[in-house]
Amino acid sequence: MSQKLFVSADEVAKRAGVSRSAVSRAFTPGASVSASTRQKVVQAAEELGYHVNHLARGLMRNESGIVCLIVSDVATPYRSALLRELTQQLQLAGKVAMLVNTDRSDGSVDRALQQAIRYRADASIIMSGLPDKSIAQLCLRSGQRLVLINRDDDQPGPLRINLDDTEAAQRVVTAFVRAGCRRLAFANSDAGTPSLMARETGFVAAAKAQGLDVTVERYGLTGYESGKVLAQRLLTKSERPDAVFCATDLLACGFMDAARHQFSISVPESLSIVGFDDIEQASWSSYELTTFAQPVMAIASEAVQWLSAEPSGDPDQTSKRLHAEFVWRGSVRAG
Amino acid sequence: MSQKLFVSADEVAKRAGVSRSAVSRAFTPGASVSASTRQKVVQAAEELGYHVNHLARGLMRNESGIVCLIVSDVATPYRSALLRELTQQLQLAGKVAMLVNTDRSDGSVDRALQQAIRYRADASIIMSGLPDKSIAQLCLRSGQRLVLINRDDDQPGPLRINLDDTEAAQRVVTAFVRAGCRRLAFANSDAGTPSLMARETGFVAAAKAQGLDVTVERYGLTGYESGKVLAQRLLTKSERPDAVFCATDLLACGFMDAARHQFSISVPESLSIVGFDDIEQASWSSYELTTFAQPVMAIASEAVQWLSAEPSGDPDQTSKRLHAEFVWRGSVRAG
DNA sequence: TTGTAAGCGTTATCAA
DNA sequence: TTGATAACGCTTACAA
Repeated sequence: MSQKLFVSADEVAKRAGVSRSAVSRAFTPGASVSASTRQKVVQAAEELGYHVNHLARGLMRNESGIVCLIVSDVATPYRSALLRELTQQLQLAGKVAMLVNTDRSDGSVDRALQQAIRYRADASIIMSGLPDKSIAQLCLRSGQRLVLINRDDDQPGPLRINLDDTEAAQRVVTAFVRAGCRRLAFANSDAGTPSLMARETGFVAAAKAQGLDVTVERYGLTGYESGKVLAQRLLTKSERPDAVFCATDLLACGFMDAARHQFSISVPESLSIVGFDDIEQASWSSYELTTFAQPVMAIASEAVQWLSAEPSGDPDQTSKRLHAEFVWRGSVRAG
Repeated sequence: MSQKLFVSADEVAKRAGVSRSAVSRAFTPGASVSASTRQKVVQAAEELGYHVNHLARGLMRNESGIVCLIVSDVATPYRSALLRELTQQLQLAGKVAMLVNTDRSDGSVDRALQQAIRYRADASIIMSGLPDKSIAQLCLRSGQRLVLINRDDDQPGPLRINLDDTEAAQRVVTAFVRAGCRRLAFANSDAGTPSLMARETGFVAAAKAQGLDVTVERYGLTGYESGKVLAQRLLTKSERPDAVFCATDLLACGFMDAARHQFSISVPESLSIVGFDDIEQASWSSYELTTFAQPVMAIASEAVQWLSAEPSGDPDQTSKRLHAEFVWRGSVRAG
């Protein structure tokens, strides 16, 4: 069935009465073509419905213009918000996003990278999922650039974008203490990713500095349901906490709902809650969750800028630490 | 800086002591290669770190393996859930997803299609955004297949996947009437997309058949904030509705929150609410929203199956009508 | 089953 | 500024 489907530069050249290299140049920004030649070519292309074949162009240039986005749990509010930003900015930079879903585990990140390599993606951005250590090497070896968002890999080469999780955790302790809370808790998933752990240890340490103990509980993934389970566990303890920092907003929403509807605890009067991410739902009237905003735009632009820039061997530039703004809403008791 | 980065089939051939076509065949499913040859090739490839160049393969085969996903508002719960499913099933079918974000309007869908064509995508799936009429033609002309999800385009050629919106709307009327509600309202966005309008007109018609009038209000996009505005408008009317069908869950959540927190109306006791989509938040304890489930898995598999099948000129098969299951939760008063 | 050789649609190089 | 020509890395007749 594969008949003659696409128009090639040859045909455009013929119609415009120029050589095929002229056609190529007409579509290459900054090439030396006379205005009249370009004019003729563009018109002929228009009439014929010609579109530069990026497969062939990528083959020649050794640069496909493709950036591979590797992600698990895309449907999660924070992930999808980041994805939105990333695709948008990538497009603005003239690149195109190839999305690889790694929900089905089984070395899926590796397979994803393989895919990226097969299509000669210029770069990969890992938004989630735990990459194998050998991956950075694989990318390096194939000349691919790599961006790691919120996951720590100490290998040199990739750009690592992280947040100031520890400082954020400190601010939460301060806020809780000001609100007069004394029985602190931390609700975490047991995924154990670096940023999640940084929030936890930062919180525990800052509390300790204030002479306060923290009850830590970990369970499941970072979703709403886990938040409910964590509430179940923490709110049935003999010394019930009066303030809880949840590692993500999703956990916080689940926690808050369980506290209110299952335990009839009023938030924030008897229980202060802080989350992390500032997903859209955090601002909904049912939650009014105090949280930290993931700087998705800044994350995306750091990534895209780095990818668009000429590779420089400067190792200082391969790590960015961005600030997560504290967003005050109503889920922390007024001091 | 573009040095020799990738290993080519030539080098693998040399190392394995075979011809380069043998290498090609070793990586082509179903090609005729002896086990021993394949063995040698695979081993050499492994050692050298060879990966088939899909750019070149696509060029030859006239089939890139790329499917273009065209979407606006990716960060929205329903969209991102559909995206998750689509990417997953596409991957399972051996295809790869190219994501094009059309949030910035200005003929962005057209530009997106252009992009798809440049990369010689085998197909495009339009998840949202209003395509220009000429687009189907453009796709057809370039041999690309097209899937339209929840948007009606009466041109032949593309696969159109829709839901039984009208039937769903009828069920809502039945449910409301059974619950003893008499003052019906419909809260819609003013986007005016076909599926949204089908729900509205279906609801109004079914109500009329029961001898009931419907107050219809339209505003903004299909988001949470619009739901609040719609509540403001509908709940301040002299004859306050006692049942409202919202065109999407996001609208419903906003509506419910406004009803409860701004108007102190208890749901479902004094106001029954039904949404559409069954986004994750619909099941959260704060909402317990009765709604219709978008059959995202079925949608995705219909799309992927159709794309994987041989093109058949059968026009009957180019339209699929899927069922949206009614999900009973607590936002409709018990009869 | 295997190798040879001809293409696929570009861009880069080099004269003109 | 232009046009011929040689790559790019692959697949696929065709012949052996």
